[in-house]
Amino acid sequence: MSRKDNGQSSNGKRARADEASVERPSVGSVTLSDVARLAGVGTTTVSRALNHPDQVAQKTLKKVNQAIELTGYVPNQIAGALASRRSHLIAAIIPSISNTVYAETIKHFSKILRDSGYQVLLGETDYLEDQEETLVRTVLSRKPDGIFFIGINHTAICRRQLLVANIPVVETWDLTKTPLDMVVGFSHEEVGKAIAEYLLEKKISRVGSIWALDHRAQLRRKGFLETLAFHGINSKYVCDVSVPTNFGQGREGLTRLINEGFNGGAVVCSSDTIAHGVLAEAQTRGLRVPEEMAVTGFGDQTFAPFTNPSLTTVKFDRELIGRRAAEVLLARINDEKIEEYIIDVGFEIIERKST
Amino acid sequence: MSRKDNGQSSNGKRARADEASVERPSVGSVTLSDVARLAGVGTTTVSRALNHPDQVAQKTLKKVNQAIELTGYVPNQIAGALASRRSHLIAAIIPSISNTVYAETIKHFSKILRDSGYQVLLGETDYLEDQEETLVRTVLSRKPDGIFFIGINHTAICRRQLLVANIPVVETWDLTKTPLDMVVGFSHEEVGKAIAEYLLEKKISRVGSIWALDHRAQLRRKGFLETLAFHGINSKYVCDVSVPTNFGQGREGLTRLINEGFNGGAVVCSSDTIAHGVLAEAQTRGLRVPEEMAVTGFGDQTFAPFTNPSLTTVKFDRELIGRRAAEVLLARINDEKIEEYIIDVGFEIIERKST
DNA sequence: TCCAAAAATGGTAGCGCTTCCATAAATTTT
DNA sequence: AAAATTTATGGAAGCGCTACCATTTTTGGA
Repeated sequence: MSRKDNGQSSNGKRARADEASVERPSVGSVTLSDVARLAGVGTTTVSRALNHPDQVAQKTLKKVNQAIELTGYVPNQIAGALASRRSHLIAAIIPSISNTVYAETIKHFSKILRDSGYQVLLGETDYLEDQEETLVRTVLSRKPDGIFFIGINHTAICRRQLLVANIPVVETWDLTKTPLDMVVGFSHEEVGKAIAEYLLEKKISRVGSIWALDHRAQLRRKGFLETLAFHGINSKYVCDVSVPTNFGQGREGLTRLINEGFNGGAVVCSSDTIAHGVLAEAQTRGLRVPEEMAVTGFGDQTFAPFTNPSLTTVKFDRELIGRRAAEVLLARINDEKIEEYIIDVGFEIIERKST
Repeated sequence: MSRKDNGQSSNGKRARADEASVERPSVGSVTLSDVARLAGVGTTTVSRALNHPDQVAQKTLKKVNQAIELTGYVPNQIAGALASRRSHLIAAIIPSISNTVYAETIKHFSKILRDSGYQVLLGETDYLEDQEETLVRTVLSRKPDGIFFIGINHTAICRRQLLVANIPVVETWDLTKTPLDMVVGFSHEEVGKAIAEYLLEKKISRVGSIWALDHRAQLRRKGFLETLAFHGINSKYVCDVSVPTNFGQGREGLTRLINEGFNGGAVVCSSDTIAHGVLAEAQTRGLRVPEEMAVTGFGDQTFAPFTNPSLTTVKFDRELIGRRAAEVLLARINDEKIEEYIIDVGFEIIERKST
């Protein structure tokens, strides 16, 4: 049961290893030089057979592979990373893993990297800025070859740590003129603006809105309210809710708006989850959607087409963000030319029955 | 822009480093011995100051910490791991990151481990067994100090790899008499049985069911159908759907059952997501729930109380599974005594309006 | 005050791999 | 057939840290 049972046993280098054939590999940790001895080649050759097989003669390659097979050798990437100064690890800093929308981006981000021999080390900030600082420090001590962020807001210390680390960085889900390195996302202010314009087109001017206390949601809020104001509408029914957002906050949010005097028109929500709750609360209160009250969400989550009525929302390609982020990161790691350091993936309003 | 700009610059060991004070640390990679020289102590002492501060004199500790501060030293965990044979890395193998239910377990699992200085390396199998094999091999080459699985089904090769690796393993979300090492979960057959008994108690005997093609769902299916059979009910309306499950499959599933002649009673679903779809499809078809058709789900996801009507489902504590798994893993890593190698966290049926 | 025990510190040898360089083998060229 | 290339290989020096052990310093009792 002790984890040290046989940790050392393999290093009693066998006396006459050149008599390969029948030896039982000592369990625990076969090393590269065990394989080399068995194959009757140098360690360098085994290393090459593993990492640059094209530089090794066919015959030798076969011998080495046999030895690997026979011993059940598993390379020690830690040693490899130390020697080569390449960890083949990418750090991803995200607000929360249990929020599907982030998970979808990460899923595709990881997939592409995995196919290129990289693994992703996940760190959650739980939406806290100072948590991010600690996290980044921890993660940097693993010497990742690159780092991925959801969001573009980092403390000064955090930015400095990243600068010193001198590794490729990709920020996502938002846009900025001054990325740490590269950024893949879309403009949240534009989203807010687009929603406002969409409602204006529909001649809806009594508007309430519910926003998560989250950088990006607040940017959308800003774009939204400013656009309304620009068109002479001063929406006073605005309500903020904490992150992570949930269904209940939608119900509560609508209740608060109504208590403040809001009485129909449109409710704009900073997430589909909130909108879902608003829809439910509306139904409970006998408010007909969209006739008496239109509702919009954000994110086009899988349930959005299936709410009752189906939800008008803002769609953006989470998979694409993940993919593009992985691609540019890989390009930078491999010292390839990058076309664009700022990549806008855009968004669109999906009109359904709730408006 | 090149990542090699200054990778090496720090190693020109400064000639007279004992004149500490004003030197600007060379950017790129300050090493432990840089810190040691600046602090005027040996490398061993710096290492100890970092890892066992209680074994270092207060005065020395202060000098070292100042030097660390001054240089902006970030320990290289890769080197540390190689030397100490402790990676402080835990691998977690899960079917899919974008499935919230798994994410919740991982979230709490990670949290506890992070608090103990471990980081979690995530691997997704996409529900494929052979994918798991590759993944496990890859992940083992990072020399994790422990490994976490969702599920208890592993190929023979996979089991052998784990055995050879000789590290603590915790399997979760299911139960078995013969865990690889430790297991934290509940019996899915019992869940199936419990649902069947619940329906029988309600005198419902016309039953259809929709099951995901997933080990655990199939176990529930087995328990469910066997229990019904035991009570003389032979349910022929059974339908399997692919993983990952989604809303649409619920709609489709109910449609299929109805096309096969199913005409009300109860529909048992292997996930809340499917049940949600069934609910929607029932509404579309004008089937009243629960009067004409009862519906049950599994998982008690956040939306379950808010469907229309609210969903009767099976609840189990995903957070608890994550927490307990982390605890037993840590205990094993630290060579502590483990009370139980098989931990049953149980489940319960949550009755709502859909039945 | 002196000596034994305890506490603090440092030198050094790896951890298992990759990389540099040199050498050896195979191939081509003249 | 010898010289000039090209292709394969291996030795050895680290990568940056920790752990072992030995040594030095401090503490406390007789």
